[in-house]
Amino acid sequence: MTTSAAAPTRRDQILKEAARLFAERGFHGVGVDEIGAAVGISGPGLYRHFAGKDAMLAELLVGISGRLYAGGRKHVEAAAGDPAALLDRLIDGHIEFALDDRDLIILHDRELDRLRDSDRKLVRQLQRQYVELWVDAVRQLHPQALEPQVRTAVHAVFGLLNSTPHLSRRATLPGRAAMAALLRRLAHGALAAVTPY
Amino acid sequence: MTTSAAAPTRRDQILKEAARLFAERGFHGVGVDEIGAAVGISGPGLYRHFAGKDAMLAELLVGISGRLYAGGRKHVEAAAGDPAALLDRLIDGHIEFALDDRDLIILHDRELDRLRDSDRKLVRQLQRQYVELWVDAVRQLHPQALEPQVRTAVHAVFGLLNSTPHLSRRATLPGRAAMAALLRRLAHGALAAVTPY
DNA sequence: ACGAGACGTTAACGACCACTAACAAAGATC
DNA sequence: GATCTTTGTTAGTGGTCGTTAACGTCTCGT
Repeated sequence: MTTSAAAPTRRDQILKEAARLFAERGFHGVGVDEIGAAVGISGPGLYRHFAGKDAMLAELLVGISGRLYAGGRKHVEAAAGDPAALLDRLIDGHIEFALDDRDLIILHDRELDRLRDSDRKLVRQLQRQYVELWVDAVRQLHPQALEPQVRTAVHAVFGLLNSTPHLSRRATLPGRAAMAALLRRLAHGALAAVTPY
Repeated sequence: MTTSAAAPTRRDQILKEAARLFAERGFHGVGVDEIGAAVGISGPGLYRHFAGKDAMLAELLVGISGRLYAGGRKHVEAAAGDPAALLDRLIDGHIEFALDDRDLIILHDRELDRLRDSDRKLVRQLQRQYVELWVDAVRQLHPQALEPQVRTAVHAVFGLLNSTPHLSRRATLPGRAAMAALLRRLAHGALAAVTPY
């Protein structure tokens, strides 16, 4: 056994399966009995671990938003004022998330409105702060670009990087390394075009 | 029974409002009573115009997929063998769809799995054919690029162009013309980077 | 040993919801 | 002017689903 994350606790199992099912069939399209069956217990047994179905979704979305933002802040520190290096790191970090946590990437922008007001506000705030990290980095590299355009471009690049879940599983896809390299090139190519020339 | 074209018929009203509501709160998150109320009639009154809730979603998704593919084919003819011109047209056409039919763009990749098998197969086929138009165009411009990479890149550009629905409505956004111009630049920038150099 | 708490189970309740039944009014058709 | 079609209404039905209640069992700490 290596570092952290000893045995996956039952809570973690539930969260993982819930994420998969929510991403597959939508929050309203999945019943608690299904989630329970996916971890080998029966529907109401879930309530020993979560206050309700909403609580599972909330924990998933707050979790992914928080980790994304935390990762972004780490990159800001590590890049230490070099905007080009910072952008490289942000892109690579986001690609890692997109390739590793496909289910959460889907839920992240699809089921946000199913949250209680307070949770939704928190997730939105984390998202906004994460976007702000990107916008600042891009604006340093493109000082003459207008702020609304930069913001739009950043959202567009998120759409680009988050596109991997939409790929059909049957098709022959590039391997993980090739996929990461391709997405990196595409993202850089797109962002290089925020300013007309 | 023929095609209806002139004045917005009640069917069209229903489809438009259903699209808006489905995009806002998800297929399972909207009740038939809500859809009815949005067009001024009450829930069960909808069944004079559609066989059921599923039928509305099916018609929306088949419709958008068909129009996208038909538009793509039109561009192939109009470009007449010039791959650069073809790609320009495909990008511009897709941007028009993304800006005009935000709701349908959302539904298009979000609620596909709620369809009956036969409808889902049809939509998937139309989507696949549309993608193929793009892949062919890009491969002509980048003959040395591997096919899986091109396919992935095309999907990624779709994600980029379809990102406009995710923009918060409160923020100051570029106007429609500026938005279209920006998306066009970003898409071209990304696709120019499918080949390493 | 022996409670105590953690972790499950099945049964039932209450709300919601897509859909159907039965009925009514306005216009077109003959 | 009688009737059929179109388009709507309200009331009800069957099923699904999230959640709670009541009840077992297994594992420990003391």
